[in-house]
Formats: sequence, structure tokens, C-alpha cells
Amino acid sequence: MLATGSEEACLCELVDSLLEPQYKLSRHLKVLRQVGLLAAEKDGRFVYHRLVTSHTHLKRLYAAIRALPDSDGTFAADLRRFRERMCLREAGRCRVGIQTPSLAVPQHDSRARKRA
Amino acid sequence: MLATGSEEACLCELVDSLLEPQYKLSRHLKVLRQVGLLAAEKDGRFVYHRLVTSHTHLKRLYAAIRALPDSDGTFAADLRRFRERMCLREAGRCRVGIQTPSLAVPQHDSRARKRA
DNA sequence: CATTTAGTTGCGTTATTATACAATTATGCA
DNA sequence: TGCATAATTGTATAATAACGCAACTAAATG
Repeated sequence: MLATGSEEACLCELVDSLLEPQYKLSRHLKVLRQVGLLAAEKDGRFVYHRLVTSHTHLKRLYAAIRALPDSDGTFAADLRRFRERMCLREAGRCRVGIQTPSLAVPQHDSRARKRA
Repeated sequence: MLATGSEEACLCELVDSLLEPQYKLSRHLKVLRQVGLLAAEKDGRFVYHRLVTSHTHLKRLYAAIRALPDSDGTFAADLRRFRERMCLREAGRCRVGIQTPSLAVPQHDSRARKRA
């Protein structure tokens, strides 16, 4: 995945980079975790994911994939957004949530609950 | 695919190696041809397929895939059957059709047509 | 302890892909 | 020129996977 470009990333950073809805990426990461390709580490409300590269053959595979052509520039665009997004980090940690509101999961409106 | 192990193979050889039905592999090869990963060459009734490795990055990718572990031995078993099957070749060419009748596409019964 | 927010997940719907049967094409051979 | 056979393909159905809404959990913050 995009994570091929950096060390680790949390969900909100990936949402803003790949421009896919939060719940979709969350599920995507889940299956990658389940098959052992990703490791996750929770830090407060943020969950940092990183590629598992404990096996040599996986390192080789990722390297080969990274070398693949990017004819339509999709990957390059994702990577550019990712680097941009990483600028919002402070002391190497993610400090803000999703910057693309339309991709975030809509939150429960607690006022509506009160009114009801 | 299995072809990672040898130069080229025709459909019937793959059927006997992978133990998948003829029509299934035929379609599988078709999509791989369509996306340019396989090249096909027809020789009589036999169609020989080979991996397209004109690009360095594809060679690398295949090498990385080949290096992947085969924990349940599925790949090894396929490869063993494939080598065995290749022994039936004469002068480097396939001379016999599918040796596993249950996987072949059943042919039209011409006697039945006449009777009708 | 109420509120906000990062992330997860249940579930019904839709879209995609796989599967298998049978017909069809194309080639070799008698 | 008729038959056997390697391979392909139309089509209907079954099985999977993707999608998106909305509810939910959990942690920070005041």
C-alpha cells in the first residue's frame, strides 16, 4: 500500500492521502492486519500502522512492487498528498484528525438525541 | 502462475498440472493475455503460453513471488505434476491432450446429433 | 461526567467475480 | 469430407466482495 513510502501512518493520515472514506480504509487495514502484513500500535485516539517486514521475501516483494511503473500517476499523487499531510505532524506524531470532512464517518448528533 | 517454473506450457499441460477444469484455466489465461502478462502462440491445436518478461520490473516481481514461502506445499505439488507432465513431450512439443478426463470439456456426441 | 472525536463494526444492499454446463470454433487426421 | 479433439466462449446461476449508512467504542478534553 501507500505505506510503502514511509515508516508509519495513522488512519486519518491515510484518509487524507488516499481520499477514500474512513470506514473503508479502516476495514482495509483490518484485513491486512489479520493476515499479518500490517502491525498496529494504538497511541491515544490514533492508531499507527506500519508494514511488517520481518521476512526477507516480503521486503523483496515490496521492493519489486515499489519499482512497478505508475503510468497514470495515481500512486505519485497519493504519495504527494501523503508527504504534504505528514507536514502536519508535530514531534513525529499525528496531532489532527481527518482534514477532508466528507470522508470522515459522520458523528452522532448528541443534541438531536436530547431533543428526542 | 505456475509458468514461473518453466518456459512455456499449453492449456492441456496446465490442466493436468493444476488439476483445474479446462474451461476455467482457459478463461484465466485469457485475462492474463488481455492484460499483457502472457503471450500465446498457436501451434496446431495446441496453444503455448509463456510469461511476458520484457520489462525488468516484471522479472523482479516474478522473482520475488517465486521466493515466497509455500507453507502448505500447494505450489510444490503443482510443480511436481507439471514436471511429470512435461515428460510426455516429444521433441519439446506437446503431443497429447488432457490426461485427466474429468477436467476436460465434454465433447459433443455426434452420434446423438445424427439420431436426432 | 458530558462532549468531542479517532477509529471500528453490524448489517442490508449492490456490484463483481467465479462457476459450470453446453455449444462452438479450429485443426489434425483417416 | 467426416470425425476426433484442443481450446474458446455464451449464458445463467452461485458465491464473494465491495459499499455505505449509522450505531458504537474508546480516549482526550474541559
